[in-house]
Amino acid sequence: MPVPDDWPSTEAEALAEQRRLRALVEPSGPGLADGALVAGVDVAYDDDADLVVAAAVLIDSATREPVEEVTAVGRISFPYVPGLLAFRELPTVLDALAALRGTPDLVVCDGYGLAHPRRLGLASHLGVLTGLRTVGVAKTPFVFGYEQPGAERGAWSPLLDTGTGEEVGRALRTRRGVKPVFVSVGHRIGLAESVAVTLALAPDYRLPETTRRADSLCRRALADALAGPRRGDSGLVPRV
DNA sequence: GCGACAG
DNA sequence: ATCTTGTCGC
Repeated sequence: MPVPDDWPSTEAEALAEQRRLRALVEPSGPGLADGALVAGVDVAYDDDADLVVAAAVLIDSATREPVEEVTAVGRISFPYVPGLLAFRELPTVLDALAALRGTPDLVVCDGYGLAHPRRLGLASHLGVLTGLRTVGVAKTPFVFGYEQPGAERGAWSPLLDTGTGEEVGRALRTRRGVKPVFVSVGHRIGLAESVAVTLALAPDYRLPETTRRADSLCRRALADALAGPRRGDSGLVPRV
């Protein structure tokens, strides 16, 4: 599946697109209902092969067991520029989500939502494009500041825009004594609800089960794609 | 002007 | 993101 033909190809176009979409983010909404299906999405790259592989994993929020797993392969359509990650990752992520038979009640992204220099990280961006509810769970604080949260699981502290003092997300401890994760609102969900969801999806590991599953899946799929057409493989169905 | 900088 | 050995701990 190709990249949308109106997809920004320059930084100036990308910045203009962020300006346009940021006004459409809805930063509030309820948490997870019983038996809700939560999707995890993640991406793996190989710049040399010009390959990007996205994975979408649908998980039952009650059992935390996957009910569906799909992947999508694409070409790299945008360079990595901090603050413009969505333009690099989302085209293939959208393909993966489209391949899902089920519809997620929430999508957990590997990165930020409102915790973004222009308040439109990839989680919020994905939410506005699809209308799906989204949250962002990142592994590093990006450009924001925070105080160390308490050591116990569930402890959190505000993630702050050091310029404005605004709380753009939360540093959340999902495991006792382990580095916190950084949660922010994506679309159509509140911050407290985003934190509760993240905690519920990460009972045993630092990262939510959704991102753990999506991460391992897209890595495997990328390795398969690279091993892909083997020597002697014409790519055609062999005739007798 | 020079770094830092989600993945 | 990705490149990478061994090591400490449950």
